[in-house]
Amino acid sequence: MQAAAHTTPVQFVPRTAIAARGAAPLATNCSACHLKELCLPCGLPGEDVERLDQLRFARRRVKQGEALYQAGEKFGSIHAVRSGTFKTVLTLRDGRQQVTGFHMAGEMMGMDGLATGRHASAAEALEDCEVCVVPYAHLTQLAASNSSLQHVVGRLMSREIVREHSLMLLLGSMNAEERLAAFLVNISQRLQARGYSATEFHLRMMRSEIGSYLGLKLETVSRTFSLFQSMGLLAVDKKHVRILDMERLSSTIEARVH
Amino acid sequence: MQAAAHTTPVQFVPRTAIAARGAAPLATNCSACHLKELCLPCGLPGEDVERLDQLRFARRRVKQGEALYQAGEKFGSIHAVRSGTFKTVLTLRDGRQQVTGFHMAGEMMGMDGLATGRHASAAEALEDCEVCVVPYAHLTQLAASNSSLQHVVGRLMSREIVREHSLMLLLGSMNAEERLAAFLVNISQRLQARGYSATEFHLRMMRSEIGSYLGLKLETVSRTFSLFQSMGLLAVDKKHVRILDMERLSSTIEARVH
DNA sequence: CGCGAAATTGATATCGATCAATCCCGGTGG
DNA sequence: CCACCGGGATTGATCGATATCAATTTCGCG
Repeated sequence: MQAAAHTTPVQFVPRTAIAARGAAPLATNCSACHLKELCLPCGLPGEDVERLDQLRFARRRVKQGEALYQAGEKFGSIHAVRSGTFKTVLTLRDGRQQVTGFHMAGEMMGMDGLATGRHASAAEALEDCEVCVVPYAHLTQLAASNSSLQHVVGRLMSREIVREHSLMLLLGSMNAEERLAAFLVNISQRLQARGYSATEFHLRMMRSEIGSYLGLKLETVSRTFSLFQSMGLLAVDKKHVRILDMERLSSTIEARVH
Repeated sequence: MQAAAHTTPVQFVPRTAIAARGAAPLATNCSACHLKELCLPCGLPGEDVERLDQLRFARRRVKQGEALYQAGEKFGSIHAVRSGTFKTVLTLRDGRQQVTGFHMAGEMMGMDGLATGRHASAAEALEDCEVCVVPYAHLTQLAASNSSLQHVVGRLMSREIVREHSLMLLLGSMNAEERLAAFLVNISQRLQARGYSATEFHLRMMRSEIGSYLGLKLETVSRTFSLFQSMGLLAVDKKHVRILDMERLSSTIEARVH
């Protein structure tokens, strides 16, 4: 409503306004958000969270299968997941794809675009989602006058680097069982941090997407699920997973001394 | 000289001063540095580079085989390579290692430490090296009053994310030939950007380190070198490499449609 | 000169990829 | 309401790339 979209042609409207095309022209502030412990303001003292409210983030809905942003698209904002799950995907010119991450509520996406001014990867919704649109320029502007916010932004990017580190370790030196175990333990922990069950959940992604993420083929992912089930670690029914023996599942990751 | 080390006990002295323990108490500024086009000030207009000179970076020498920082060590500074080559290494509790990067003159290391306040990886010198020590707190302090420097820091971290992206793609979806070709082309380009020959160079790392980086065993790396040689792409003699057919070498990376 | 570390090369084993068949389930239209 | 359809998942059989094990060579260095 209070957003721009009056007369300006769409292609010149900043991302915040583009978001406003959707059903949610509502702006959001951090201090009232139920995700504030996980999301952007994580670690920020109360008064600084309130300063963050100066940026009233536009929300944007993204339906299942739709892209939040495409690879090559101009970078202007980072995005915080409010609800739903995204995958981020890198594509090689020959069409090969690599899923570089799955992102759930409270997690930030799109920091890769800052390097070149264009997004290196695409973000696609695995279910109907909603995000906060955080214009990067506004964020840095506010950060300039607030050192703790500045640190939060830095930490945010650093966390992404560390996350990718551990994925590299996984891809470079783990076998199929360790990879899937690491994946499941990671999902479990993140769901738990969001107040969901750590042992029983619904996977939002297909076998082929898990495979791409883990550097395995979908058949191998499926077989490894079956193996874990036969070992009594999991009860699996398609996308529904119940962890029966978290202890042993976790230990898989470091057991094999190879 | 103008640095702190008067009376304060070593453990309370910031990293800059610790560096000064070495043989090079010399401080350095960016505007006079021959690496300014590649390094931290890259993309910064001249007057801002001069502002960067307010931070007079301590230098630190690191001998071959020594660690610049260890995994788990407190994070305080990022490091810019002045000369020599480093590798960064992640270690799993069971001892398995993954080389996450090789770093040459003008490249920054250590941004992974910001996330938790401790370095996630270790940095080890592959030859005798020298670095600039950039205290992170000083950097952000200066960045607060200078938006273009703020952007440079952000871009720096983002570039690291993108770099890791492409390594993930390599580890997740390329075969041995493609991996080694990608590695060689990348090294070649970075050497060229530093004014060295793009087609003939001396690798600073061992086969096992290349293997760890590429997610291959050292024997596979060696065999693939031999294969490339027999294909007429390379002339290899241990660590000395001459690229004979850059065209075909580059095309290996995307040829295989698999 | 001899030692040890790195690299190369060969033989074989193994894990995950590939190809293929089948199953399962939700949605759709007759 | 049921049959059909299609996408996703599972499972089996086989193949192939890379790991593993082992022997040898090369080189730098004391």
